[in-house]
Amino acid sequence: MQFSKSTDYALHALVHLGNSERCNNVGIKELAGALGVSESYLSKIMSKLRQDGIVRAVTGVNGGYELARSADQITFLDVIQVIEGRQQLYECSNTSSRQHQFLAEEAAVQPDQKRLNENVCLIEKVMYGAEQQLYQYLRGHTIQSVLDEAFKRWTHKEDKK
Amino acid sequence: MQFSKSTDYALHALVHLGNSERCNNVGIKELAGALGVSESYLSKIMSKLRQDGIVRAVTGVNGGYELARSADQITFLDVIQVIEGRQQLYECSNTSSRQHQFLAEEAAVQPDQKRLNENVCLIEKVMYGAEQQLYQYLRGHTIQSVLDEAFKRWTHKEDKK
DNA sequence: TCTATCATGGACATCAAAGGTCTATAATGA
DNA sequence: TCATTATAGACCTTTGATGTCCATGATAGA
Ligand code: SF4
Ligand code: SF4
Repeated sequence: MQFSKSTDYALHALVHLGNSERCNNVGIKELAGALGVSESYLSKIMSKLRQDGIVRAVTGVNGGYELARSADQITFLDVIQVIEGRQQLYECSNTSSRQHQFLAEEAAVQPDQKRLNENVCLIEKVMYGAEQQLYQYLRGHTIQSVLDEAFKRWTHKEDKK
Repeated sequence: MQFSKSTDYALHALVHLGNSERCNNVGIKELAGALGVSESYLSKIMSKLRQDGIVRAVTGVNGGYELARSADQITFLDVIQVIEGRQQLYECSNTSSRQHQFLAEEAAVQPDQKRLNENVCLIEKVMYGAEQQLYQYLRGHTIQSVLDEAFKRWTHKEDKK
């Protein structure tokens, strides 16, 4: 139960892109250099981010990557879901066990009445709630917010000089 | 980024224990039967729960498991942390990259002034916040709350007969 | 005391996913 | 045309989850 390194790399790469957006097209070489990871692997990740419309890429001379939308439109949740996938945080197995009969079965009697979403057991409901709680938080933080903080510190440091 | 099946099994097992606590000592055979999983594997999980003081176990004839404390003292977070471990949801690698210099380094200048906890970068801070958010929610739900809901449904079903 | 019952721990085996490398291909500007 | 750059796929290694099996030890009851 941990975020993958790929997610780590993706977040760092996006921050880098957001920071050097003045011009555009940051090459994989510069990107990999700044993060200290291999170009090979990072390109895989960038490719994924492109397919999901987080970044744009142009091939050829002077090509590279840039953010596909402004940094404050890219949430942590966006990035994480692209890399980690969109499966549920918890998916229950053994829905045919006696346990399940006891905790969740009830919907089987009236299959037409309202969707059976309401009839899941509490275990599932709690785990689903946890997921929503997490997602809500991650939706509230963007790449831009990281940049803002970094910039604030930077100027603060300059002031002290 | 998903909870393991072991966590699934552990939660279900604890609900079962909480439900048949009237007497005590539920054997691994009954437990595995109710959940529909192998005794071999489940016993591994139960052993872990015992080592962390969630359940008690007695060997020998008529032995088995029982909850080590009342069901409302066992939170979802307790269970998850026993099974999934207690590592951080996010641990950043490459703290020697240029990225890191830009985002987080600042503490190096005054290593004696206040602990450097406050000096982590925003990426880390956001991810840590997400973890706390998740944990807070999971702390608020216990095995007992699942039992309560199941019991409520049960009586409601009886009423309708 | 003997025995059937029960949990425990360790040694495996299996398998899927993460993490990572390499290369051929296609696009593009100079 | 040519050097540059991203892309997609094949491939490899390592790690962790999942699962089985067995030898050991504890215990209650006969
Ligand atoms: S979590 Fe609830 S719904 Fe899912 S298998 Fe277990 S009892 Fe059934
Ligand atoms: S997340 Fe922040 S503190 Fe961690 S390595 Fe990246 S820049 Fe440094």
